[in-house]
Amino acid sequence: MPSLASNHIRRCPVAAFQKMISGKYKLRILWDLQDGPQRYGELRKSLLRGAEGAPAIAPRVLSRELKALAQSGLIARKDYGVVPPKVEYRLTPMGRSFIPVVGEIRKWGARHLGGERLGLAS
Amino acid sequence: MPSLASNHIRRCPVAAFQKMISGKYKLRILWDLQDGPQRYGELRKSLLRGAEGAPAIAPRVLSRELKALAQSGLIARKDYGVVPPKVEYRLTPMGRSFIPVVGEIRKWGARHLGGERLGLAS
DNA sequence: CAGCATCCTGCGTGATACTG
DNA sequence: CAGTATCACGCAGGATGCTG
Repeated sequence: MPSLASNHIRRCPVAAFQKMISGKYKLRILWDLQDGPQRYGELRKSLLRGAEGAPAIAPRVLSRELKALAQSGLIARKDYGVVPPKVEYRLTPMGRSFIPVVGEIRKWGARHLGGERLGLAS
Repeated sequence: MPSLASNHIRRCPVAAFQKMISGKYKLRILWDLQDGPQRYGELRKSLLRGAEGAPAIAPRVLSRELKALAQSGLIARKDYGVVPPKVEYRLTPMGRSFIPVVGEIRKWGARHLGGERLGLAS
């Protein structure tokens, strides 16, 4: 059961939603994970697609986004405990149930915000 | 045609979406407007529902949210030019097309975030 | 009534360097 | 490889008072 703080926020779905997906990368991370688990470094690279010149995401930032998503119960972290380190992130059932919502968002955005090509960029 | 800055963001629907609905109240405002136009003061009061003890939204903040939504093309401002002032905010067609998406968000949130009672609180 | 002007605070984001 | 530590900064959000 995800901990979403303050009692009154649990009464307000959209507020809770906004808190949960606040941050520039959370939605993109979820979307990228729908095709299967990915490692930290893979996600890091994925998040550059769609913005060529953009500088890489700061490790600190990605780290926090992932932790937040995990604590929300949307993704799970699996540490293989080997060296060199190998860690995978995957969608939880709850996270997977959220994908269609992101899909709706993307479809709407593509239709009304000029983002053609639903294929690749997140 | 809404202006959503920087070319690369127009390529990324979810990024554009997040930018568009960033801010604590934008989604709630849109949701509240689906039943018809509302005046500034009415919105102000609406935004308190679901959080009793909460202090009122700062006028400065509400003002900015409304301006941003208007510039995104989701809502329209109608000034009646009378005194005392009367201003109404209503959904544009684009804004109305967005309501179902918010609906999906609320449904998901209600199901997975413990926010029962889809009736009133936004 | 519908805001604007001003000040203040915390946090989200980024850049860089370092580690087990 | 998968992060943590540290520093820096802009901006969202709140509080208060004033105005046409």
